[in-house]
Amino acid sequence: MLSKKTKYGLKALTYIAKNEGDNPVQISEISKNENIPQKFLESIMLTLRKSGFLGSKKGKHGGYYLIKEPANIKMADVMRVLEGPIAMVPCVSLNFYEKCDDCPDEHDCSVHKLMIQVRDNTLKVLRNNTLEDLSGS
Amino acid sequence: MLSKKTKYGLKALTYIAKNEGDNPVQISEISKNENIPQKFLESIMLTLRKSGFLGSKKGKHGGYYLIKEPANIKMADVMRVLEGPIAMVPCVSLNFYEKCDDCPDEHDCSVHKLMIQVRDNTLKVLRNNTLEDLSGS
DNA sequence: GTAATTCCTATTAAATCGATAGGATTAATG
DNA sequence: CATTAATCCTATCGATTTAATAGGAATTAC
Repeated sequence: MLSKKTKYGLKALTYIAKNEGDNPVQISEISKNENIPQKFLESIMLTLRKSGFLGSKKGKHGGYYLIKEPANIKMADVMRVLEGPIAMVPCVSLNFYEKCDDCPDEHDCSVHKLMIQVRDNTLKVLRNNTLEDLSGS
Repeated sequence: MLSKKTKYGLKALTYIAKNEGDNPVQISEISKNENIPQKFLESIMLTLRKSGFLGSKKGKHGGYYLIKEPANIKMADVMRVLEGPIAMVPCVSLNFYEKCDDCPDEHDCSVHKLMIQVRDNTLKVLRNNTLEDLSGS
């Protein structure tokens, strides 16, 4: 299940991509228009800034802006930062690999084989889609 | 993230498919060979029986056996029983649909569009794979 | 009738999630 | 320079979910 954190984060990025002008976009504006609790959104924006997707300007007339072109922001990368691993089990994760406690040999594990296929297909979608695709009409 | 419940359930089904003979397969045997806590597995087997994947025999020399051919047990169906919705958000779920609180119109939601693609690709994999595929060499 | 097994319900401990609290810091503006 | 408006940061809280355990009832083979 997708966490609210990720969902809100994706919506916020989309909102900024659509509404970015000369001034940065403020949390309060996104919060109102997308029905996201403001304080919760605050922490999400912080994460997105610290991970290099957003820049920010403090103080009056401050807010957030995109650092990269929407076409260069892959959903796979955003998801990894907000949601964590894309794979459904750590033992098939490319970026967050971990051995399973219960498997003596993962190459002999039926779940492993299945989850690699799921991961590959999910990755294909998340790599093909950029913020431009999400924010485009 | 795949729950242990689902992971253990899939492993147990695979184990039964591989090792089924004249006698039903016992929880204790699966538990030992697959490193699954026995009492936890017990409740999972119960779920799988109640949802029509397994039959059981009580008492001495009792155990569990498959009700359908492995080739006719789709991973999508098992996953829905053990893990719940396959979709990452309820608003794109085929079997567990729910409207989002925060979306006035889901056809206008960027996350919705993306998650439909993820769902479709995941479903493709989970419908193509049967228990026979998992338990085959 | 005894041992071995599934069946069933309840409970618990830990982790995660969604959200909130409260102020510190920074910048624009008159 | 004071005020206002925004981000920044850390901590915390309550609810839910997850993984696992407990304890016994019911059933069957022998």
